[in-house]
Amino acid sequence: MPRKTAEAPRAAERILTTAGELFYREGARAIGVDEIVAKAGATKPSLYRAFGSKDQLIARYLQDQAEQFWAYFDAAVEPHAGDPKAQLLAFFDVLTERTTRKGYRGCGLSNAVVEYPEPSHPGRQVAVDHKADLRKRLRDLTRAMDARKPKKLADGLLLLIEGAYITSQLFGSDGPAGAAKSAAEALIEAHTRQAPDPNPSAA
Amino acid sequence: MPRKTAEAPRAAERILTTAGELFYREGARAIGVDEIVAKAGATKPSLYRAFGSKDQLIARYLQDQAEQFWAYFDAAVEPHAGDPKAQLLAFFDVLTERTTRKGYRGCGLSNAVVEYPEPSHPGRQVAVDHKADLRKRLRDLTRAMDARKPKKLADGLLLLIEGAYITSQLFGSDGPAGAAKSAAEALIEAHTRQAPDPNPSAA
DNA sequence: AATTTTCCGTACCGGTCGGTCACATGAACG
DNA sequence: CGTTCATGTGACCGACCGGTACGGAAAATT
Repeated sequence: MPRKTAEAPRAAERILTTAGELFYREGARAIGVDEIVAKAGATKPSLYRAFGSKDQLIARYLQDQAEQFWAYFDAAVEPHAGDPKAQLLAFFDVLTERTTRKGYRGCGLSNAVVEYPEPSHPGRQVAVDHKADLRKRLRDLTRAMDARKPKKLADGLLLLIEGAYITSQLFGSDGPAGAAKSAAEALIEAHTRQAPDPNPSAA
Repeated sequence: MPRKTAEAPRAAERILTTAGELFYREGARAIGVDEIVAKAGATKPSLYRAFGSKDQLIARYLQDQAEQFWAYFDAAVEPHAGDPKAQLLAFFDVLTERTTRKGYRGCGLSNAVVEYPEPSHPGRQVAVDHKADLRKRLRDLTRAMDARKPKKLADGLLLLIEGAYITSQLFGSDGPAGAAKSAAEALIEAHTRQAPDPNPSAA
């Protein structure tokens, strides 16, 4: 057995990327630490030295997921700076593109909240914080487009987004996720149209 | 061989209800068979004689979840027979009531799909079938209300429903789920208004 | 009462779970 | 050279995982 003394990628890094793929594809609860280190070409002590516990590794994976989310969110939004409605719709475009890809497994952060209902789980907290950030970001955008009820519009859009994530797992590429953008358009239209208010409830 | 129908609480029955509560609250993957039988006051052989395997027990639990769903769906819809728009909104009322309850854990069927991505899992199949039924039911209603694009409207509503389920877990009782009904109203309005079509894409 | 049929519990299986230990190895750097 | 730091080795842990062989209790049937 020749020692292959691997070069660049440190063990911790290999473990993190491997764990990330497995957690996302199969679910964090379904994957054991033994499988992670085996597929990463590493060993358990390396995992525990670098991350402390499986739960912390999950939290770290979810932080990366949140970062990736903002990366593609910002990328979608950036070309339309100053036009919040166009920004929102551009995001729904990339959302549609992602959620209708075959084998898409939804949002890793939302999935983690389903897998770990205990409020104390470190991964759950990462996910909850991220979704609060997203809600706030959507509110900023709906306020900037002078929606009549920015909070309510933002929440409606968030429902569509989360719905797209999970229905993509339920129905595959021909699911309701494909209707997310047009629904978003209708919601935005309803909240910005000058005509009579179609939804006279309180915000 | 007349019916057995003794009114005694059979072990299998106790196991099923106990497992149902645990699966729903904690997630199926988080619960072991030992915990189920212990809390049900039964033993493992009773579980395996009655249900064959843990996966089949999960499938059975999900069938019950689907039944319960249709029970409250039909109950909400029944008083407004003949008025599909009122039926839909009545369902969104009970949905809101449920999803804004403290400690609500979302839809057991959607949660199961997140926990079990493998298409072959018997529980997943129950969940996927049920959601296909729901999609069809929504389409029937949107068609009955003469929506311009019944499929697209139904899919938009389904996104809101699923979004409400999971955001209730993410945000608790003050989450976006409270905005589901008004968003549904806006979507319905957009698809049934006589004025210009706000969403000229294909169904 | 005796027997068949239905139901259920004791005890146990091999495997895997997350996690830890002491120690060896090897490259990097001064 | 020797030290430091990161990593691998391999054994080990107790708890728990899903699953089962087998035999006893309890009804229903005769």
